[in-house]
Amino acid sequence: MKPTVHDIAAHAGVSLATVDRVLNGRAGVREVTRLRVEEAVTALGFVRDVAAANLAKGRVYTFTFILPANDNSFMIGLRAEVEQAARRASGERMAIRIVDVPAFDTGALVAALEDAQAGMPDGVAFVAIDAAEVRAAAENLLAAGIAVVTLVSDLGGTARTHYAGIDNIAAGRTAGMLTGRFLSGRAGPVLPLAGSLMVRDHRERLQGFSAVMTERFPERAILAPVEGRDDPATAERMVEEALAAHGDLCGIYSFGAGNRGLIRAIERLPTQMRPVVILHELTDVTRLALVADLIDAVLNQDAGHEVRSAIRVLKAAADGSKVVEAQERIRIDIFLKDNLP
Amino acid sequence: MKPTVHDIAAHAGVSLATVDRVLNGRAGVREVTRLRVEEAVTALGFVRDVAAANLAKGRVYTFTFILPANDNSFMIGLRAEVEQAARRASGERMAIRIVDVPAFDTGALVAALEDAQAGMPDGVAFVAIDAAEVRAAAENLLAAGIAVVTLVSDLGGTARTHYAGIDNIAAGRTAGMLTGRFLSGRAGPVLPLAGSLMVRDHRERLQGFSAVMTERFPERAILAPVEGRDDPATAERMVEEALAAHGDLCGIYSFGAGNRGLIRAIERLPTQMRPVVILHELTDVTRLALVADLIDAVLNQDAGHEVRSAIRVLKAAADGSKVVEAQERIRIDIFLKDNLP
DNA sequence: CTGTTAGCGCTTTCAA
DNA sequence: TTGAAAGCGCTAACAG
Repeated sequence: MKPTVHDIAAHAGVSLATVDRVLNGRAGVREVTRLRVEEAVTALGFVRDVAAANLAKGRVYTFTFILPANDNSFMIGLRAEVEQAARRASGERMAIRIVDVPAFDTGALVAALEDAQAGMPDGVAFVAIDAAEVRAAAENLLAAGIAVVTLVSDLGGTARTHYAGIDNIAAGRTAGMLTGRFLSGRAGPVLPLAGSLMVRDHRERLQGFSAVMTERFPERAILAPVEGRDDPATAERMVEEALAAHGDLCGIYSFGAGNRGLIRAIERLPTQMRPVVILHELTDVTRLALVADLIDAVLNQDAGHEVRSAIRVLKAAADGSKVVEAQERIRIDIFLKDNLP
Repeated sequence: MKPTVHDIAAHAGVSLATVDRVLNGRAGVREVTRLRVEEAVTALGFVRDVAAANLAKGRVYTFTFILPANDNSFMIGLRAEVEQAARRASGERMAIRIVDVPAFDTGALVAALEDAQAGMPDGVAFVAIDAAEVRAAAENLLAAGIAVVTLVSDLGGTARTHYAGIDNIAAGRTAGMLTGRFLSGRAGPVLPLAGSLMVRDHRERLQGFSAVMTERFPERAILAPVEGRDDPATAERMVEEALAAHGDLCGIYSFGAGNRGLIRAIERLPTQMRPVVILHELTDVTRLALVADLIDAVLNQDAGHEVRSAIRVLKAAADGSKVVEAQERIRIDIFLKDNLP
């Protein structure tokens, strides 16, 4: 039978309360007593029953998720994952509140963060905008003892407990490597298509992409990046213009949203003129395009994993426990048509 | 505040015991009473606190993991993950026993399964050998009400609750696609290097690889697969022989273990003669080779994820609850040197 | 500094 | 067929 606090108390010749104090590192225990208890713990191989502890604490973890009211597939999916997680979490003594804010609106985000802080939750997760005001608001949360997790998009500096998202520089590098290798033997320039170069993730992706192209494929021309504003129509126009200007355009790396437009433009091209296309986020549209050989690879971040990870990290932070590091690293999924989930 | 059994009891005008009987579908409750309770449950939106229930039941989930005493890096890592998970699990009312069996030994595996069954655990996870006797043993477990999860390597038929591992056909296809595309414009044959074609995973990987090569790159010659027996020295010799026989060998897909030997052989080749190499499992050796540009991509299955997933599935099966499907799909990770974790 | 005691939400005897 | 009461392993007042 597994030893319980009672066994420890008996073995150490102290009361339950004292055992509890030692176990939870609370003050008010003489050094000798503490040692006796700790000895008993190791002697009996005691492992605290977390479920029982939480039950006794009657503790309900409260977390606030702040999400941009963005209408692209990825954000819609992210929201759905948070909702689903919230439902399951309610059975595990966690209450998750979801707050919507207008997309790309620094002021609104800051207001939402302040608002969240007023409610004194155990933790806050949000899709960051990398601005000084946001950083300040995040630091306030931390100062108030509230765990802060950035989701999908990170904050510069260290004004957060954890970042649940992919390494965007690595993602850009990966895209560069795939583009370069898939194009071996084919001449022509490559177009980087951003959502907006104002957002940190997109800048980082471009940075990684450019770095690899320069290091590994120096002979390949990289066009100046254009911005599709995460909007299908704009993206489509940008691609059309690039194709018109460069008849030999042979590659596109799209690292923003609005890929429906890009795909429409590609679709109109005769097969043998189609560029190698690498883009981000697996959605209905990009999946179909991959299957139809309109695009060549999709780099993806798993929103479900990001949300679950954020919750685990917030919970661990709330009760000062540790997480399995490897489990919380968000992978850059590379999907070809052959390994689609 | 979340409603508890007390609230239900009060609302329905019955005692706790009766609520419990209804909640757990036990007999001995009049139909009218049952309905009153169920009504209260839905009216108050009651969700049973599983942790508290388990605490009261004093239930400890017992799971047995049967692992091959194999000395390759992957299996060593897998074992370490199980051990780590076992430690954490003991704090969550789960007791995980690890049993070692000689690798590739059907009889020993069957004996271990029977042995496990005798102990009547709640679930068993094991690295399957795809043989009729094993299938029969697994079916016995299921018949005894014990959940069965195959780990890393699956069993044909449906003699299991769940498979925690990658889709090996898809992995082979992915390797084929990468090989074909990375080689565009370069002539020469490609060598499939198996561990053993007796194991199902390896056969499936070869099958997927061959299929893609035939469909998409029909002009590319595929040599007859050779077996490295998961042994570095043998693999090295096989590669040497292939290189000697085919001076223009330009690609190798290695889908077994023992890659240290393969890498040694590659290392000796002048840079411009090196074939495109795709292999499985990220280990110290393969990681270094990737960084050093000796190989081109590593397909990987995350042992930690597989183990955690197996445990979640076993637990869910034990208490008849559902899992998050998407979370339990084991990904085929594609690692280039740019997205190494 | 240490111990006593009453729960947390649920299950489980044992009576009625 | 139903209910009262005692716990599961742990925590948290409140005394001492």
